[in-house]
Amino acid sequence: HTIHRAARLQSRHFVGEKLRVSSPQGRFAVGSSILDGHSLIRIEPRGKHLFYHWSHGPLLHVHLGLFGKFRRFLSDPPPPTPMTRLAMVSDAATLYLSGPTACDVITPIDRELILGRLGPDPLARVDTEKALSHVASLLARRSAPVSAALLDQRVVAGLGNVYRAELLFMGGIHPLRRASEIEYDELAVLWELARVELRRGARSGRIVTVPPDMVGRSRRSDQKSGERLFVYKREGRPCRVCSTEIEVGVSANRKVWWCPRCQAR
DNA sequence: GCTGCATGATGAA
DNA sequence: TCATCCTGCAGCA
Repeated sequence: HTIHRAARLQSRHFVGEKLRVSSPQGRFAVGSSILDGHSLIRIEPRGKHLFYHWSHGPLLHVHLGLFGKFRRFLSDPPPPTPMTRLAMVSDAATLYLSGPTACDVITPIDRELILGRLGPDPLARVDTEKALSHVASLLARRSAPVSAALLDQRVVAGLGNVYRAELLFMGGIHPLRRASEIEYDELAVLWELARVELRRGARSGRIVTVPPDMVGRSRRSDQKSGERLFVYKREGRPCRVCSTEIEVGVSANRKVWWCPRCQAR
């Protein structure tokens, strides 16, 4: 959701413009010099990846990873912090990027290779049947938990640790069930939930999964995170649906949360 | 000021 | 499965 939102908001101010590109931090000095002074044609989001297409051919590839952050300024930008990897400036707007896992100038072939490693993106215009059959065929061969499969970008592109926990809750699926045990119908529900919830996140800029009429019922300590979620980071607290204590475990090296009653094994 | 933690991915073991 | 890379901030003293 972060990436699709970024693409939409940045396109507004930077596409079609000749941009000044630099690297205050210095770690992207060579790459930025290749892009500096050229026109941005299009910003393409795919899963957690962003591809910036330029008039002279090369592409800028950005992946935020765990720490990456964009900062946009429409007027009076502050000077970039020393950690600013990339600065992109048009007459009307300034964009700073810090902490990305990837910020590289790549070729169209490199882009193809990256796209080839990604499963269907629920926020992209993809054929539902095709997407589901791709996911289903990968899941069918896995004995690992379904929650691990959902984080694998080759299976589905764009889901992270918050969404995997929330979508599995909404789908009534226990995260530690084997991927191969997931029925096609359950998968179809998960896919639709992913489309709806990611779109909601991309619109609002934050992850909110509980329905609007349930927001406000939660405790103050839930609001601190700024997110309204069913299970993520709520271990030991009552399920918002059935009041059973939320449990926590580990899958694919990441914490995962579930309601033992709403998500029967 | 220090520590630990986080909405991620990779490559070695 | 684990270490590693990338940063910022909350919670401490």
